[in-house]
Amino acid sequence: MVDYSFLLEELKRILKEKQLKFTRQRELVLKALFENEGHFSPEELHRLIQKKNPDTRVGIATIYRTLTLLEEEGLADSISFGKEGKRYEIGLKKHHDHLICTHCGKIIEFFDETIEKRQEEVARRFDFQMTDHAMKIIGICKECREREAGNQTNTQENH
Amino acid sequence: MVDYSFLLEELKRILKEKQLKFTRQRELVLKALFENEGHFSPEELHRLIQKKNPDTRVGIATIYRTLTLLEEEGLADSISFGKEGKRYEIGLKKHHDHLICTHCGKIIEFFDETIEKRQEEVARRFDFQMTDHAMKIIGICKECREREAGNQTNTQENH
DNA sequence: CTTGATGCAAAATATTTGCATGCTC
DNA sequence: GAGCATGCAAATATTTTGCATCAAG
Repeated sequence: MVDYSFLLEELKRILKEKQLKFTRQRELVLKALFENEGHFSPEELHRLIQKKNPDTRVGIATIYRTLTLLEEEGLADSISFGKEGKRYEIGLKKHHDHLICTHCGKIIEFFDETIEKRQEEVARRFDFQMTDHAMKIIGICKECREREAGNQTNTQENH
Repeated sequence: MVDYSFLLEELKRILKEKQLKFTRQRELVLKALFENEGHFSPEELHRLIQKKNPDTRVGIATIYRTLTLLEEEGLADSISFGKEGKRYEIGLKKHHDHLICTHCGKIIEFFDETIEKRQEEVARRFDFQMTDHAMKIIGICKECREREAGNQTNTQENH
């Protein structure tokens, strides 16, 4: 796992390179993504940051602007699923894909070498210059299946 | 490729099963998805349908409601990418994944047996009951790279 | 006829933008 | 000090909902 000081230096380097400014707000967004395990909506991140830093004013617009910036620079990644809008996580983690449970919303991360290799091959097959890729497996996690088997009533849904 | 009459029968069967009604609007949305190759936003589908059927009034709300229904029943699939919201295509096609060009927005479909197999394995590994899965390869297509190599000026973007 | 479906407009959300002011550099 | 970044509020964009009315079964 990448450590925070490295991420922070990366951010500073990128900002300098693009002649942008290093601000407390940009740092706070990066830190929030780093410190909180999970995948957050802009709203949720906003709340997290406000709660942890009642001293600093941070507008929701800045959250959006910063997340866009971080994603462009690879310091944040986003996924979206179903009704949910985009959710962000810290970038520069080892690449991985996601299992998403439709019952409890849990997101599990995984990595599979074979899939990675085949993706590169597919891109080559279409003469496509791959810059990124993402895979989602949608379904029902172990815990939800067990819980729902417990409740005799058939709460199974079909989507 | 599945033919339209089959899809229509499927829709009727599903509606009957759920005691819902077969309406002209629902048929029009299914037909629009079937007849138009591509991946459309609700707005775009609305426009397509209105243009082709000036006689029938179709509200945007019905488009949303119908797309949600069709997706739940597997008669439509959706993908989303970047700023774009959800885009829909007809369902019940042979399963496939997508290559998405960030320069021209083109979406290429592909299928890779090895990837499919590995996905099942990953789900098994996590004791996860997979109901669906999706893969996106993001990048720059051949045509865009060629076109942009032609324009001497470096129009390459980095996101 | 009964009940679900629709269009419309209003409401709820989500996201972006303009602008005066504040902070980095 | 110059210029980008920010907060705020207004503007957009997107999606959902309430309700009177319509139409399928």
